[in-house]
Amino acid sequence: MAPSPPHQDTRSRLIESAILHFAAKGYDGTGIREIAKGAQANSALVAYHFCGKEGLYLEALRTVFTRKVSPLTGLNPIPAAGTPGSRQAALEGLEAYLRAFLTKLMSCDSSDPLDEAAMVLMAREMQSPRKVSAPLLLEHIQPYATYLMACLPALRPDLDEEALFLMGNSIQGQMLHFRNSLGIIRLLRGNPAFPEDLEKLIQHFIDFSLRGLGVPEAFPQPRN
Amino acid sequence: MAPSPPHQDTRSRLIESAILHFAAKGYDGTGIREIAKGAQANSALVAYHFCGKEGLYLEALRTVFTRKVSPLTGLNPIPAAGTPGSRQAALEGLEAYLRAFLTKLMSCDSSDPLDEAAMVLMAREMQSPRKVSAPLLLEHIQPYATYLMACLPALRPDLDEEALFLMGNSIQGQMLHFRNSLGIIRLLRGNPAFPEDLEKLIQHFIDFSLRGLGVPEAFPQPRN
DNA sequence: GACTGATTCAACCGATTGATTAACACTTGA
DNA sequence: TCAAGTGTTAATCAATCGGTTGAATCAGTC
Repeated sequence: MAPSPPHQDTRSRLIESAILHFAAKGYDGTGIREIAKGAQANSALVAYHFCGKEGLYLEALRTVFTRKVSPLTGLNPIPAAGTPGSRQAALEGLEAYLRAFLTKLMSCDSSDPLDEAAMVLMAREMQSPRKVSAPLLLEHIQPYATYLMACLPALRPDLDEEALFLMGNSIQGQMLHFRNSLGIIRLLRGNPAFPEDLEKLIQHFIDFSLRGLGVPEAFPQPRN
Repeated sequence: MAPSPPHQDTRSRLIESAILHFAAKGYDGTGIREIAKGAQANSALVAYHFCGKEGLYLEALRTVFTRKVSPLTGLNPIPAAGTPGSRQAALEGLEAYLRAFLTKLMSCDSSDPLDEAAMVLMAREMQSPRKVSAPLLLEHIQPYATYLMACLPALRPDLDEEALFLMGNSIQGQMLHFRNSLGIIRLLRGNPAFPEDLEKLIQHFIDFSLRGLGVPEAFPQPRN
C-alpha cells in the first residue's frame, strides 16, 4: 500500500487534479469526489481547503493564469508613439510578440498534459466566462491586448482607434482560434498531429498578420 | 394560464427549450426538468420523444446546424482551377463568402434569442466536441471549409496546399474568434454593444483577409 | 507525557440527478 | 363497441451531487 507519508501538499495535488478534471469534463461535469480521487485525497478536503467546489475551481483558474499567461510579459520592450524610430521598433515588437505568444500557446501538446489542460480551461473561460472568474480573466489578458495594441498605431498611423482595434482582434483571433479549435481543425485536415512544423506556423502567422495589417515590407511582390 | 390547447408540437417546444437551456448552462449544467418546465411539458417526455437527455441534446444540435449552418450554401457559384477567368471569380467568390458568413454569423444578437443560443451551442461544440456529435459537426462544417479553400489556389497559385490551409485557417479564425469571444472582446473594449456598425466590420474582415492572403488589389498604398 | 491547532478521514445529510413506471386521455380504425 | 396506438402525466426509482459532521491523526510546543 505504502500509505504515502502524508504529503503536506495535498492542497496542491487537489488543484492539479482539479485543473485536469475541470478541463476534461467542465465545471458541472466534474464531481469533487472524482477530483479528490485523482488527487488521492478525501473529498471533504475540498471544502476544508477551498470553501467548496467553486472555490477550488477559482483557485485552479488562478493557478493556470499565473502559470501560463503571466510569464510572457517579461521579454517586452515598449515602442513609443510617433517618435522617429517608432515604426521599426513597433515592427520588431509586434513580430516578437507574435512569436512569443505563439510559442507559449503551442508549446504544451507533447510536453505536459497539465499544460494542455490549462489551455483548455483558459479557452473555455474566455468563450463563456463565469461571472466570478471574469475579473480574473480580464486582469490577466488585458496586458496582452494592451501591448499588442501599442504596436499598431506606429504601423498604421492613418487609421483611427476602432480600426486599429479590429486589426488587433484579427491578429489575435487567428491565433487563438487555431489554438482553441485545434480539435476540429485536425479533423478537417485529417491529420491528428497537424502542426508538425511550429516554425513554419509562426512564420505564417507573422506574415499574414503584417500583410493584413497593411505593412508594405511583408508584401513583396508589386504585381502578380 | 391559457391551458394552451394541447399542441401536438410538444416535441418542438422541447427542442427549442433544450437549445436555450443547453446554450445557457451547458450539457451537464442543465437538467431535463428545467428544460421540460421551459417547454411547459413533462420531464418524462424527454425519454419518450428522444430516448433520454443525450438524444434530446443531439436533436437540439441537429436542429441548430440545419437551421443556422446549412442555409448558407445556397448563394455560392463555384470558381474553377487555373482557367482564364478563375482569378477574378475566386476573388469575388471569396469576398461573397466572407460577407455571407459574417452576416450569418452576426445577425442574431438583436433578433432572436434562439439564434444567439444556437451560435453559443455551435461554438461550444466546435471548441470541445463530444464524441457523439463530432460527425454531425464535421458534416456541417466541411462544406464551408471546402468552399473557402476552393477560392484560395487561384489567388495564390505559388503556394502549396499546406500554406493555403494555413491561410484559410487565419481567414476563418479571425471571424470565428470575433464571434465566439465576443464577451471578452466587449469587456476589453469596455463597450457592451461593441460591433455597432456591421458593414464596417465586414469590410475590415474582407480587407484584412485579402491583404493577409496576399492579394495586390487589397493593398493600395505602395509607400507610406 | 499533555496539550494544541492543523489536517485528514469515513460516514452521513438533504437535495437533485436521469430514468422508469403505471395510469390516464385521446384519436383512430376495424 | 372495442382494441390499439399515441401522447401525457404524477409518482417513484436508484444513483449521485455538494456539503457537513465528529472523530482520528498529524506535527509542534510546553
